[in-house]
Amino acid sequence: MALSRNDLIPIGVLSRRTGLAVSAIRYYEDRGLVTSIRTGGNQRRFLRSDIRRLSFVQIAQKLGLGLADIARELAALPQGRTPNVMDWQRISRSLRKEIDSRIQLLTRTRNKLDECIGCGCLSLERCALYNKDDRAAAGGTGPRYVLD
Amino acid sequence: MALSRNDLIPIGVLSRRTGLAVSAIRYYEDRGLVTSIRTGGNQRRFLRSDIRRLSFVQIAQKLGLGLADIARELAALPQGRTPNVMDWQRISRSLRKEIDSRIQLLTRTRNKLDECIGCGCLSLERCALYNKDDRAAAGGTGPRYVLD
DNA sequence: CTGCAACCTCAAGTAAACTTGAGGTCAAGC
DNA sequence: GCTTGACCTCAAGTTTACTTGAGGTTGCAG
Repeated sequence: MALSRNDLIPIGVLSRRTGLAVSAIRYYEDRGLVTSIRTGGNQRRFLRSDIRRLSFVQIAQKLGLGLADIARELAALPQGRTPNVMDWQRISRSLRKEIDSRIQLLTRTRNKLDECIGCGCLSLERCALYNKDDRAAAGGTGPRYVLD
Repeated sequence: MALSRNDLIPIGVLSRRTGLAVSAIRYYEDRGLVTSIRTGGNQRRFLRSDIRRLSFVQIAQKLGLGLADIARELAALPQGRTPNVMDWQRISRSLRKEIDSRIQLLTRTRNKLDECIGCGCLSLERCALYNKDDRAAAGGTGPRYVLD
């Protein structure tokens, strides 16, 4: 069955449904994150499913991904056609992996920080004194211990 | 006891110890994140404890805080004087709260996402159909459910 | 006391992610 | 059939967080 007229929405509607500014959506189109077709009068018409697509963009952004990374993720979705359930499941799982690894990183950071709260040392400089003969002195004493 | 000469380090040393570029440190000073005193020849001299201070900056940045937020956090530390253990404990705990809340947010996002992977729906549009008569339809269908 | 790495300032450039403004067109309801 | 809100393009501006470059000074090792 062909697309029904209802599946095509103007940019203002997409904006309201996603909470994104119209200018942001146009910018995303420039960056290749969404595609639109044009009416006779040169106005953009988006697929209803682009609401979901832009929702994904927003979530991924909250995770700290740049627009280029997000575009790469979105490449797994069909271009200009409504993605099906399987498409979304695949990409959602990939996002979940991102989230999981971020939680792990934060948890590690928190543990490190906990260890150091006890001695009031953030850079582990002091701790390095206790763990004598460590690699810390050799490598410097930045936050590289706490950070990844 | 007064400061010994050894407690004052030039910017290059601070750079090596923190992994930050010299230019970045100067920029941070402009933004009020660190303070320095000057030699007769107008060169910056930092406290050794500024290594720790800048380590904190880097960790907080990884958490997504902007420099302005970080400056606010750092306001709890004494200006231009070596902070003591208690100072660092207080501020580390505040950072820990940040981390905890970020982990919670991510966990919530993950759970929401899991719920939706099942139906391939990211914006919860489809789920909204199942939960008939919901507030979802009223509020629109952006990712606001998943995002904070 | 000299050489040169390390330091200084200040202006301008960069990248990401948008927004704003000017100047103009489209389309849907009355 | 006209008005008006929604839409269009393109250039320039904004913010954050720095880096780069030019042109000059300092300070320590030998």
